[in-house]
Amino acid sequence: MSSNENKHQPDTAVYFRLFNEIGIINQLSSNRAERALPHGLTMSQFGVLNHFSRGLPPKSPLDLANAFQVTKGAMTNTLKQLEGKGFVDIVPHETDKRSKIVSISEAGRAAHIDAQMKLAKAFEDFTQAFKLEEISDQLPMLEKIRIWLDENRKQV
Amino acid sequence: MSSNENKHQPDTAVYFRLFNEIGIINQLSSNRAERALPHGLTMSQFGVLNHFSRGLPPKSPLDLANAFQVTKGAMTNTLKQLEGKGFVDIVPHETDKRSKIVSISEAGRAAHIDAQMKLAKAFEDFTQAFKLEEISDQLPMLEKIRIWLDENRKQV
DNA sequence: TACATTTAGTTTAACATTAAACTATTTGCA
DNA sequence: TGCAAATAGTTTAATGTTAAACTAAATGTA
Repeated sequence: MSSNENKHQPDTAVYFRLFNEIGIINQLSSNRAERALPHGLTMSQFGVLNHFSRGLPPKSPLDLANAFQVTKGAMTNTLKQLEGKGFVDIVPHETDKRSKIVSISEAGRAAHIDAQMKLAKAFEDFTQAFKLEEISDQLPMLEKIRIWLDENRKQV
Repeated sequence: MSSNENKHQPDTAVYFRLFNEIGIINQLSSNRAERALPHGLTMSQFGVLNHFSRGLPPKSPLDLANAFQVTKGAMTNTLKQLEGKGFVDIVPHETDKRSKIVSISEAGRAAHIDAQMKLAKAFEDFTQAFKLEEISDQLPMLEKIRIWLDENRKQV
């Protein structure tokens, strides 16, 4: 009797395996990336630099927290590190005195380029092992899953 | 000029996007799962119970640490919690006095069944939103990536 | 307008994880 | 056999994260 014989409730094993594989890939890839990052950057910090380097406009800390799916407290910490390194500028919002505006600095742009180069080198063997197409083939479905999980979050 | 025009070095953006999507999916799915787990179980603890519930034989803490890609210290902590809850039995290795053998207890099996039920309920909407096939289609490639990253880890 | 509610950001305590130092054994080899 | 090196597990300090409490400012509504 297969574990999927009773169709009344779906076989959860396949779904669990998805999240399990993703969890391990995340752990292994993050670990590899963090070792390669320069200037003591964490993945979170690199993420913020990366965000702005794509030409996206300045944003508030709360916007960034939402964009990266972390709590406001975590973003406060990440931005404090980046500001300490001189990689972002944080100025008060013009009209809303509760709020702030974060943008990337020139030093931040330089650090991002450096980091991107080091990451590319750290994953050179990966890019040789996996063709661009087999990776890009995965993206639409992963994006669909990510968007669904984001839009269907419970509370917070 | 597309960012991929210079073929001398591969366009890293696609690879970065893969890891980025995976990172966010991991964060969102872990968060959702941990809220649902009973008995104050963390995902790590559930992982260990899940491992043994699949009928896998007793293993040493180090084997488990390797299986889950965490440090020995992290596994010491996870096992201490599980032992405190009475969900695993930890006995000294018969011949090697440095080592221990971990197995799941009856209470652990019951807790695992309970946890699995609660998880299934917490992801019921997900399983309705995504057909079994579109998820299982993703698994071979993810598994291939996971195995590659595992086998090509740098040091540790 | 007054005041309760909401919102932006910070701070705090708790906790899981890592890297590294440490203890206790076992292994290997001269 | 004896001793250096390797191995299993624990402990420690540091760090990044969350949830929740908190401060300050903005919003909305009676």
